[in-house]
Amino acid sequence: MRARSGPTIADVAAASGVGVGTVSRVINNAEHVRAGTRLKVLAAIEQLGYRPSHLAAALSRGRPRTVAIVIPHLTRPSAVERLAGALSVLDKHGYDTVVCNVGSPAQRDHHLAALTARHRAAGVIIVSLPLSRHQVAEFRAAAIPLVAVDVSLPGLPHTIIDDVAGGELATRHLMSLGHRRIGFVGDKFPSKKAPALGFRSSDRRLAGYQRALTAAGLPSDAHLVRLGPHGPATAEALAAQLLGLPVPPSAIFAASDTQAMGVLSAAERSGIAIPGQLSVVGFDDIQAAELLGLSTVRQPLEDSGVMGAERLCAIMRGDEIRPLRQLLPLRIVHRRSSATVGHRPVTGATEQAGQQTPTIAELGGMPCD
Amino acid sequence: MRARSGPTIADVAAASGVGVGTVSRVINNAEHVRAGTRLKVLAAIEQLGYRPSHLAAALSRGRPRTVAIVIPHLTRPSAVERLAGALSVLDKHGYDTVVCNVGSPAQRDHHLAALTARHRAAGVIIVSLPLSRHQVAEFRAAAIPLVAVDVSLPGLPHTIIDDVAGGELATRHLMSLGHRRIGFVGDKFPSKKAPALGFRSSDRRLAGYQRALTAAGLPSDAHLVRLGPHGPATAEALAAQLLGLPVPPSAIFAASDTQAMGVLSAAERSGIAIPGQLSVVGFDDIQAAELLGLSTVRQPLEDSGVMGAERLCAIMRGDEIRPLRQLLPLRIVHRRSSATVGHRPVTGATEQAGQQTPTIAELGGMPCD
DNA sequence: GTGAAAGCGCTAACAC
DNA sequence: GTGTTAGCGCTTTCAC
Repeated sequence: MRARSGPTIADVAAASGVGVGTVSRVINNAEHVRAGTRLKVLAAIEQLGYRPSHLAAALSRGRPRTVAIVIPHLTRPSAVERLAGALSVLDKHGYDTVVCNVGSPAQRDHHLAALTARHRAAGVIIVSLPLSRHQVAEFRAAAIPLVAVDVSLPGLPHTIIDDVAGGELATRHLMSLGHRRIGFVGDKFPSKKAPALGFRSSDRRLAGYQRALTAAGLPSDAHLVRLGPHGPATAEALAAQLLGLPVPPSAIFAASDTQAMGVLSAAERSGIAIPGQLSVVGFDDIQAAELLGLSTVRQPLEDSGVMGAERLCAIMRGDEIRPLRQLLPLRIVHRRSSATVGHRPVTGATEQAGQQTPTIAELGGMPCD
Repeated sequence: MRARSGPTIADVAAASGVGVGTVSRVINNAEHVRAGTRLKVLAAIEQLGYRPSHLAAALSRGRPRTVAIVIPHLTRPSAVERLAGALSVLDKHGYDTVVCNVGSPAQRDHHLAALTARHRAAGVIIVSLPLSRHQVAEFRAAAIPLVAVDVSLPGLPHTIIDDVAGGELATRHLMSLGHRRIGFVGDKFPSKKAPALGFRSSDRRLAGYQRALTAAGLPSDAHLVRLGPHGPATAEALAAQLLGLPVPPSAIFAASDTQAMGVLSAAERSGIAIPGQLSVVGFDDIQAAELLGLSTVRQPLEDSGVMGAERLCAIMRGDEIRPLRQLLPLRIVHRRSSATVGHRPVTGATEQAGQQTPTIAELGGMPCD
């Protein structure tokens, strides 16, 4: 019917004088095969240059050795790190990983719908995206294991951090350095015109910021909170607003490192010294943070991918996941961008040394449910 | 035998009172189906909640609708941008994309070998990785379309840039600003202990740098060339060496933006003003470059992924690709990090305005073969 | 136009 | 232990 593209299991069977069943067993390292037989088969495989067909195996088995990872804004540093973490373990377990990058709700829904089709994926990792009850139900109906990373999915395994606590951590760090007037730069809930993917991290971090302020008896000045679409350019503009205030903040907490970079940039533009005149704290600890000497709340990005993937593998293996909620630890990494109010800069080797010993405050890490 | 997981084409056929062949035609939008019949079938599909099985279709067709992209160091900004570009077009064409991140030669060989197995991928995009003649032959033997991005693959379609010309571009830019003592920070050919993936970009950019220097009648001082393992930390150290020289360079060209960031960082540590005392030019124009005001040689990263993917799709569609070599354009983006020798800084709005009008020098863009 | 039937290459029962 | 066989769900001739 079609041109055959290579030797099949039948050819191997014929060549080695055994049945296809035996060849299959050898391929899959199943037991109940005599050593001699195995060798014969292996020789035939080698000689014929036989390569098993994933497709046929998967169809026959009823389930592909493929998992999908649905991840928004792939090019953001935090997303890639998560992806890389997941890929490394999926790889190790022999899964093919198809990556679905989503940049809009439409794209998200498209991918999600496609993934519940038959034989599409043996499991799915969903990153940062809140799913509707209906979407979750589709996966359940299709019996496709689903785990979430960086987003809470009730009833399903999810690996997350406590964003509120993170916001508190950052704010308390700043307050411990003597800052009393602390600005916040974060994401704004977008308009209907640009419907978003439902990220809540920034909001939660803001909540933590406010909580910490309140707990310390500090007023939370609405003027000090600036929100806008995610991205360094916006963050830069927002920070510029903050710095232009009659009484500007002495510190700014940005909801992400990317945004913190915008803040740094704004300060540089305005000739404001970091950390002399302004302390900045970010969130995530992406790779650029270290390079820029950015103080930040570190979350284990790569690990989140690793954990999510490992849990998915466990489920696909048939294991039960308990507890469903896995909380990853957060900690402050104190670098050059934050210092005590009115800090006088030190240059050269001294500062370098200082940077080598970041102050660290731990939090979380305890799984709970 | 196995628990059936949902309605099949046969169920749809039965429900709509037609044969499976007809259903198949409907699913694939094939012709020769009466409109009425089509509607009936569509109704049955809807009613049964039928989802076609990719696996079965692929097996039957002899070729999956899956392509693989093999890409080293996924977490590097340049790699992600390429990946994102490729994903967007593959997605649009309805392909699943499995991503193979490679961090070592062993991993590379592992993935490459796996991909030549039967029914594994309908096509492969290989990014930045030089392939051995043998590896290429394997793909050819397996009749798996292969295209390269950011690496030249003789006899196969490849989308690349002219790294030598890029190196020249950067160097000439610096020279045009009056710089005569220009340092270079790039990748060193790693030792056997840490066998690398064979990237040659840094070397070629260095060659361009030397060529430009020579063409301008400037001596190329070996002390001004510093090489080390890729990464900002190393670059920072190398730049520090350069800055510590008895007669330090007035400008540094880094083989990548990531390394340029290390250079910037080193300058900041040493209290050296950018661009007052030191001009810096990078390569790639990753997203962070704009934010940092880093002058750089821009290469179309995302586009390279787009182009590679489009060419792969074309081949899978049966088209011929001519010419094989596709050269993407390069251009200098002049930002704050480079200026004339002895430049006096301007602050505030003035500088902001200046940054809005980067000088641009074009090069390449013409396909050739 | 449409139906029937033969694969695609493999896994998994089941018999021996 | 090993061979045989019946699917897995679809595409694609080939008759009608």
